[in-house]
Amino acid sequence: MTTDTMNGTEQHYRIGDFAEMTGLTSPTLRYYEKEGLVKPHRSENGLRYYTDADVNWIKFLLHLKSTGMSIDQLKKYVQWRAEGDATIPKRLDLLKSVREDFMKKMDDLDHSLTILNDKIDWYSGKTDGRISDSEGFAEYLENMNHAE
Amino acid sequence: MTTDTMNGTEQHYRIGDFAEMTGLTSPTLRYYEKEGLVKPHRSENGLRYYTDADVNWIKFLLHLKSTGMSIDQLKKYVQWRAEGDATIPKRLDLLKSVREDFMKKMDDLDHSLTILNDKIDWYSGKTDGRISDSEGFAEYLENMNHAE
DNA sequence: GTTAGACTTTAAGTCAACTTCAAACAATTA
DNA sequence: TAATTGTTTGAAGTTGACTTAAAGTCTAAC
Repeated sequence: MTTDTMNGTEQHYRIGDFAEMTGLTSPTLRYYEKEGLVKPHRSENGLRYYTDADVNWIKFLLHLKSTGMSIDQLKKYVQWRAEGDATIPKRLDLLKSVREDFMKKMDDLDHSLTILNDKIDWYSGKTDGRISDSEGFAEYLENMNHAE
Repeated sequence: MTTDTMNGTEQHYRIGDFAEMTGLTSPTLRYYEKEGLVKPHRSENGLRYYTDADVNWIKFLLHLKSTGMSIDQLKKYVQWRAEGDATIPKRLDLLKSVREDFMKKMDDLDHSLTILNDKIDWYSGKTDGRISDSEGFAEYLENMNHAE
């Protein structure tokens, strides 16, 4: 039972409010619309309005975007979505491959964090004398078994 | 005891080889040099050459870069590095703040991965009938206690 | 009813981080 | 020695993702 079926009202959000709700700006939303990523409705007088479904969609889209998907890749997903349930397998495959790539990227980021931590430790060791003046960072990494 | 002290030879790498070693391109290396991120040496005839120390530096720089640091921010770090050990505290502070920001960003990425996983599960559930036709993704997330 | 602020459009501008180009010089290979 | 490949420079071009501008229309508050 959704809010809709409960009271028959559907919230309409104008672009400014919707922008605030999603953390985007109005120009960005018009840009996304031009790129086909979101399709707001129009009131009689020509003003855009967005609904709660659009809020959910944009939130999910922003998650996809933060995995590294480009506007062009998102566009493909949106097109499939518009074609209906028949494209669910395609969408599923796309999301799985996005996940694959994303997890690899996160592994790299984890490694970068390790190196960053090591460098901070190494500097700290230099500062408090825990690490000898002559020990370079490369050797330090090697001793920690942290390649690169 | 370093390789240097062991045999007195120091490897010299020309820009193409160095590019391959670091995963960058020659133009990118020239661009980084112009921005002050790396200072190769020059042989008598004017050709750039890089050393193992430069390899280590670029590798570290790329880790910093993948935490989200911009060329401009890296430039600041490089300047401090050139000023000698007196700036170690500054560099340490900078790296710690970079780490702070980076860890927050990784938390966000973790969350995006969660949502992506949920969406994949949801689609899979739709496909194999495990999730009812009428259950939307937003409700599914709510049931999983995964906000947004 | 007037006015400030939000909205509409199309088009041009911005930004970071490269990438490509052109023309001349250096090094390697046949 | 000739040809090919690599390097040099400065400057211009590219890309993705917005952002800003300009000029007009709509809405809400007073």
